[in-house]
Amino acid sequence: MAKWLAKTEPSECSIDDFARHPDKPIVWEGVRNYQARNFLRDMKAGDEIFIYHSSCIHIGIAGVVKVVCEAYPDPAQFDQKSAYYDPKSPPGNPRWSAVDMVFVSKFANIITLDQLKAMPALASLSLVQKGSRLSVMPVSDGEWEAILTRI
DNA sequence: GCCAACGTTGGC
DNA sequence: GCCAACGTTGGC
Repeated sequence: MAKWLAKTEPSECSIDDFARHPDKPIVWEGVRNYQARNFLRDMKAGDEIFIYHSSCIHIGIAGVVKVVCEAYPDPAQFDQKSAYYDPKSPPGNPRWSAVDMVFVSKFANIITLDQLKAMPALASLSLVQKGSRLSVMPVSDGEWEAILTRI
């Protein structure tokens, strides 16, 4: 199973939103970057994802969720009332994708960005690189283990 | 709120 | 295809 990391602003969707209804999938919508979208399309049911809280008080990885279905057209791109509406997305060939995710676990303490930056094993992870804005990214098995064990 | 870094757009 | 202008991201 592949591993991933996805960023979210907790005011929009946090690990607590997943934990509140552990059996109810949340639609991961609104990705509007092609590289991130392509990673969404590579996801398979059962893949695990670190949930990273950005633009907030406690920045860092807050827990783990997992993918429950393959990518499908993001409904928000055709919803004129959505902030994620994209009038230029062709209905016959939807530009943007979404996947459904469910709760796996919440960390007792957030693994902070400072901690992540201090881990040698994560040096090549896009998340810790200066100026990186990629919101969905692959995580290698080695990186995953390093994060779980805080090495 | 600031601003550096980035991705996208659109004129040429 | 170039690249300036623009809007957005996201840490601080």
